[in-house]
Amino acid sequence: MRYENIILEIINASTNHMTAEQIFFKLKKMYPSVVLATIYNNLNNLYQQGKIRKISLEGCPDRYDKNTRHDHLICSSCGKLSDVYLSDITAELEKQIGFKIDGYDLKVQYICPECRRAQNNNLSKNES
Amino acid sequence: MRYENIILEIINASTNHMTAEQIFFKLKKMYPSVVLATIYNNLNNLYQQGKIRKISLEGCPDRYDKNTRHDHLICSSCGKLSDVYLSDITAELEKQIGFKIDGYDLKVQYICPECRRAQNNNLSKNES
DNA sequence: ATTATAAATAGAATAATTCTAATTTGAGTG
DNA sequence: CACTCAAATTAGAATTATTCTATTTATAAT
Repeated sequence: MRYENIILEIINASTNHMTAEQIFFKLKKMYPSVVLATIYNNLNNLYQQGKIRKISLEGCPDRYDKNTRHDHLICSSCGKLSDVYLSDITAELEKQIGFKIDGYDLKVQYICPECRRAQNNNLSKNES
Repeated sequence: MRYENIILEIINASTNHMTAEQIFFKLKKMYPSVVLATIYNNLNNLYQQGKIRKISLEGCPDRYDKNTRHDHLICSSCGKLSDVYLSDITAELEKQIGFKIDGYDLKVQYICPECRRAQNNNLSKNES
């Protein structure tokens, strides 16, 4: 896989969570002949090798993410996705489930500061 | 929404996690004129009202689930999804994040007993 | 240099979901 | 009861993400 390492680097370097298409546009700048299907092939390989994570969210294309231990915050209002580093609960989960587990995926829903501010502004407007 | 309550009952009554299409076939038996788009309309409404949960998994259609506090186990080998009732970590998450959260979604990857057994059988075959 | 293998390309195909327009339903009103 | 209006349903087209297939290209091995 000629592009595998470059794609992996793009994902690891990025702080946001890119779709296949975003990665495609980035790669296309360096290798104009590259095609979206190739990105999907490479992403699937990387994912199966456990080198990247795949985040599936409702109503939008899958996003690809570096495979370091971290969790995700999702704003219930604007949908923005961001990383958060919470303590590892693997041991606790294994204790409760009674089985060895391979990993877990934790998405926390909240209202991000910007949306919270916007909501408060609207509230005060309505109240006045 | 004429079908909303029936769809909600179907989801709440079901122990597995149904796709829109599965719900559609079930409803079609009672109301033969019903159409898949109607199911999607109703499911989106129910979801926005917070009456049901939506589970998005890579490579398969979204699944709809009752909205009671519970978590999910996914077999990394066969993909089977099942419910698991783990202790609520909301308070702990809020403490770590430092914000009020609206909820969370925890998916635990493991190898289900059947797949584990199958793997062990293959292993012993290869070893013999 | 030749062959074999694997990966990339192009573009069609598929599958899930949403959208649009037309129709039906049901509630409320005169 | 007939009429009107709004909302929900239907039908089917459209969209979008992703996969698949066949062909071409690149890479590695002989």
